[in-house]
Amino acid sequence: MSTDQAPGPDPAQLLAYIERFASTLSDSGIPRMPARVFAALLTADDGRLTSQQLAGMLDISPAAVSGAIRYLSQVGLVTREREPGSRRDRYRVLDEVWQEAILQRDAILVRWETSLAEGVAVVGAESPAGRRLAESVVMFQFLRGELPGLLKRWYEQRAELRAAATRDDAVGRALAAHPEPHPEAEAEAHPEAEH
Amino acid sequence: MSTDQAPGPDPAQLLAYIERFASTLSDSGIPRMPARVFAALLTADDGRLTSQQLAGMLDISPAAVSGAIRYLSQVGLVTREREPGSRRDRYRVLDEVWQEAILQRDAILVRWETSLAEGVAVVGAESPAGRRLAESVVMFQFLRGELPGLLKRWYEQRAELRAAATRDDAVGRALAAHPEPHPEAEAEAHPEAEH
DNA sequence: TCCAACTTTCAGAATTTTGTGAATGTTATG
DNA sequence: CATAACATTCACAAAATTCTGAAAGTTGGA
Repeated sequence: MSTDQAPGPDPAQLLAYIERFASTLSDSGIPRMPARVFAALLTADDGRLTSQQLAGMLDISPAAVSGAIRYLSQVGLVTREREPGSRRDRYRVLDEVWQEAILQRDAILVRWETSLAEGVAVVGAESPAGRRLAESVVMFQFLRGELPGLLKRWYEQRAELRAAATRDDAVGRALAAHPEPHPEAEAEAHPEAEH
Repeated sequence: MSTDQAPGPDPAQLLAYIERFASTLSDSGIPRMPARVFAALLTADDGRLTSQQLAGMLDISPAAVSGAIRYLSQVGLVTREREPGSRRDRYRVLDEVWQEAILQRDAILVRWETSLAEGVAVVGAESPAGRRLAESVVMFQFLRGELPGLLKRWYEQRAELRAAATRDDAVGRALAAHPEPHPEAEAEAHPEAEH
């Protein structure tokens, strides 16, 4: 009498969680609204939601969704998809993509590095401050150099992880198949009154 | 008739740079004023400035300095020092410290990890979203696991770097001696009208 | 114990950031 | 090519941040 096919977690709890997670993201510099949208996408079963769904669950205007998505796709955390023959966008988090975005953060590292290098020039390479800044430049170079290896190791570990999941259970197979999950298979629970 | 002992870089240029660098930091989520203060400290020859100096060069109120320092020291980027027998604080960037702060960012990683794990619980570990989130949790665990090694390698490389500097020139020696640089040696150019 | 040199706290002004509603684009169908 | 379903843009209002000046703490010296 309770689990009517268990349509998912308690919506209220889910929303509360989304807000909490969004706060965490927000503390890392991601603006509030994009953070909320991202959190919502991340907790969606297939990582995809339409603009309407987002607007609905977060109780925000379409304009806000648009703005958030603009930000997120610029940063590379979210992709825009449109099923051919529909004018409804669908936004999506690609695990592969956002994980990489986190690990790399290349853009930021490069910016810091560049900015610090500029500082060396301004301050004078021979001054104490110049030397100090230079050392930091080297640190960022070092860090950038380490990233590819880091990435590689993570991918390896993830591959194992997914392989294990496939081995263990049927559902795991879907996860492991990830690269292009259910491209169609629309079975959502809203009327879709397309005229 | 130009280099009168070369007291440092062109102040105007330096200030301009500070602002630019501060913008970079600011894009990474550090609030504006702390970013400016941090940039100023980083470009100061010995990495130390008094509250007054900061207020003066950035043209901000003592209150603003206070607030910025509160933030920076909370994040661990800046230390407060006071010479015994003075009521003037001196703020400082420790290279070792801020480099580590960048490399680790442990606090943030842990927060993300925790937050994501919470998400798994809310969404249900067996749901697709739950599996996806779980994978990300593992990613953060992986990342945290990698950090010590990363740190270690950087320290090694830095040690070499500093050793080379010592070998090469006299000034380098001062840099390499870093752990507790010029504890006294006050030769600044302001009246210090201590009553 | 008082004074002066500093720093911090706090209330409020000013600026900036955000989100909305309305208008404007865009695109798939009939 | 007209229409309707969406998405996006833009001007503006609302709200959150951020700094300042003034007042209140601290702390070292007389």
